[in-house]
Amino acid sequence: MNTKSNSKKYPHPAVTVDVLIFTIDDNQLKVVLVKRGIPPFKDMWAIPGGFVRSDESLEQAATRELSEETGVSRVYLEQLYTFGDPKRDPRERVITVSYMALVPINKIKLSASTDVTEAKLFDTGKLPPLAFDHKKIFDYALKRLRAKIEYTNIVYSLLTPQFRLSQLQKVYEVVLQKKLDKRNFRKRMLSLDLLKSSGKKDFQGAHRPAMLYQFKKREVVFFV
Amino acid sequence: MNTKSNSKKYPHPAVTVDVLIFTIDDNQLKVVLVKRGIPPFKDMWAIPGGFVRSDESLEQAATRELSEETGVSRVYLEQLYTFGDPKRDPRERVITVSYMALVPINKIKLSASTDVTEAKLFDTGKLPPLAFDHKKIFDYALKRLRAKIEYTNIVYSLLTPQFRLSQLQKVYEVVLQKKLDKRNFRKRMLSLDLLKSSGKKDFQGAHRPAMLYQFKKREVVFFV
DNA sequence: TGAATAGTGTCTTTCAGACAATATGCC
DNA sequence: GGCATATTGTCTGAAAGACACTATTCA
Repeated sequence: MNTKSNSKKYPHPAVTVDVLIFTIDDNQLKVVLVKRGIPPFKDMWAIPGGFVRSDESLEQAATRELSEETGVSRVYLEQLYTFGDPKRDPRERVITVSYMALVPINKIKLSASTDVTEAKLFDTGKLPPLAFDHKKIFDYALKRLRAKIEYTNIVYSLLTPQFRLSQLQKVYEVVLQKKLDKRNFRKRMLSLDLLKSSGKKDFQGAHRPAMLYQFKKREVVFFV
Repeated sequence: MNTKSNSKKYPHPAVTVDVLIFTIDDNQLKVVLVKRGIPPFKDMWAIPGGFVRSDESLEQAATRELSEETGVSRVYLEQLYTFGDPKRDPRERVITVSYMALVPINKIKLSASTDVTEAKLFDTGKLPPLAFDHKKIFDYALKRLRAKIEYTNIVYSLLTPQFRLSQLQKVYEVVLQKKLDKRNFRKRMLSLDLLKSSGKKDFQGAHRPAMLYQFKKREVVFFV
């Protein structure tokens, strides 16, 4: 901050937050994208986001965008990385702080906002071409998500409060894109001491009912 | 980015980069701080940084600040986190993107720049009070550094190209603030297959000379 | 030969991963 | 009884951690 007195010498860039909203739907990892209603990249899909207002923090801005886009609050939200290449937006210099949110599908109510014609969930394996450098941002987010479910309990924010262990396993499989061994998975999950049995069972379908579990804490906990 | 057409409705904040420059000196983990020559927080110590210019990327800005402050280039540099609370700078809204650089002590040439009266290395265990929210930024950086040396080879950027295993161990001990077992440390480091013997020995002091090692790659590699 | 650091091996414990049979409910 | 999913344990190999003695150089 050695040059702060020279503020006026340097033009101020626009600052936005972009929020990658992940959810599990139909046994797939999906992400919310919005269709741009205006140029540039009109009619292309993009990561939802918007300007940071002068009286709000970056996290508040991300929370607001998340809520505007999906009606959801009180979910897992994490700052990822800040992208600021001078030419990433053709109109003017725009620096964007990216966030990732994890949301249970049953809470999402997609709503198109002013400059957007449509908001939709996309399978992360089948994304359309994205506007700006949003593919790069998406790739970064997915990498972070995959890394982080390995050593934290953040999946609590992708599930309903109570769930079967097989559902939990499915979330891991869908995010990591690989099959896991049922016995090893359950052994490990239970040994972490982050889950507790709800006492209730899930009678559903013509088969043995499953115990419903829940996370002891619905906040970020690092494994060991 | 659903509201980008409304640019003018939102005032643009100033954007700076702050760079935490870590080095190992005198068997301690140290960080470069600069003494502020102007208000606010005049005469207090701060993390070096400055405005992002309109034609440079964030990383270029960080690289430039690093070079201006220490004369160093081509070292490990990583973006950390972006701090943007509305009131973090009392003058105007300033959003800062923090970076961490790891520099071998023998490359550092501290030079005070325009708005700074002095630049100095501080033991990370004995920091003075810091300006702005810089203590928070420092804490974040130190946490990241400690985490990251556990699973990457980034210490290559804190050492001279060739080093004794005991020096390498000392770096880990100083960063992690704990003693390590010599046999286990060497066993693990060598088993990672990231080091190679230089063939040369370090004759120094009245004792058995040590083999000098070097990293096979002087770029980031994740363990396993 | 004494001081100082370099260099080395074994045992135990823990954790990850491979692997298949029985249990329970519904129809 | 048949179907579908839930639930459970053992063995093996790899890695981490505890732990102490010998080797080499210089003064």
